[in-house]
Amino acid sequence: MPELPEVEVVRRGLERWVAHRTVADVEVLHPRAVRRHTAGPDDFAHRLTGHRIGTPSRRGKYLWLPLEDTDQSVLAHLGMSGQLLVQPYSAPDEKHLRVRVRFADIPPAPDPAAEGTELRFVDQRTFGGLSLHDNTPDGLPDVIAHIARDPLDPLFDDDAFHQALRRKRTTVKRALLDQSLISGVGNIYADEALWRTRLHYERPTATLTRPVTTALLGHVRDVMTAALAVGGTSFDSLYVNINGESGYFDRSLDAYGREGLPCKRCGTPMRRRPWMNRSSYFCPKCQRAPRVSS
DNA sequence: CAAGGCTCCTGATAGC
DNA sequence: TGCTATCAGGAGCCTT
Repeated sequence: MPELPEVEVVRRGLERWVAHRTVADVEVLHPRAVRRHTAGPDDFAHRLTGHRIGTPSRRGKYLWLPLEDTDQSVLAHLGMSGQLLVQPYSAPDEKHLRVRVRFADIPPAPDPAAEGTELRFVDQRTFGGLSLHDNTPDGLPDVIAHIARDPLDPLFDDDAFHQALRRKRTTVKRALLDQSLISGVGNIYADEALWRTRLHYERPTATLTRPVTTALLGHVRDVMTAALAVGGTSFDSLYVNINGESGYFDRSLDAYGREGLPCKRCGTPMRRRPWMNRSSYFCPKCQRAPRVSS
């Protein structure tokens, strides 16, 4: 599942292979892939055509491609299974190809290797999508203005995050997944960071001390940075992203998906609990359940 | 208004 | 063999 590190890998790939190219043609093969573009698939395709792509940006799990000489950006979210691929024109269509973007490269292209390739949005489960939006004065697509900065953003405010946690009447994993508090964290990295911090997922955020919040943020950053370093190994390929899952990092996971396997710290069998229509993985010894409040 | 739950979607896999 | 149930889960939207 693409979370912040995977999306950043995609962003870097787009920066290399797609930035500064001019859109010649857009083909929407599945209308659901552009459902957040309320004016519809034809409008989406028409508005992109003829514009040059600027430097791709990212916040949390969202990434966007600015259209030069406009105040608009193409916003992308990969959802569960979305991929942005740079493929040769001649490559056969993927089974779940949803949107194709062709470019008008005039030889010699800035990067000769970029000639003859197109951008493809492929998405099996269609939770992701593309859409076009006006930018805010900050250069952010307006529909994601409510998304918090992510933990790898230098302007992320650790103290404000801690104060927000103290005010909330919720639990720590819910807070980690709340994109209006901290963006880019999904189910996998939430479980990993909680395991590293020895925090149970149902710990009330109002009970967290400043040192614990600091430790938690440190582990979130560490695990994401490590995953990003490993995901980066795929840059040599034409594929902008890796495989739509957690890349090569899955072999480094300490908590997620390890039900019944020994905790890497204490050896106690890891547990899985149904939680919010998904799962939480944790060590019952290292991550003690909070006392039930009255 | 805050918090929590429902729903969208498809394919792999388990169980009978 | 073939059917059904379950699981994967981000985030907009709805209910409480």
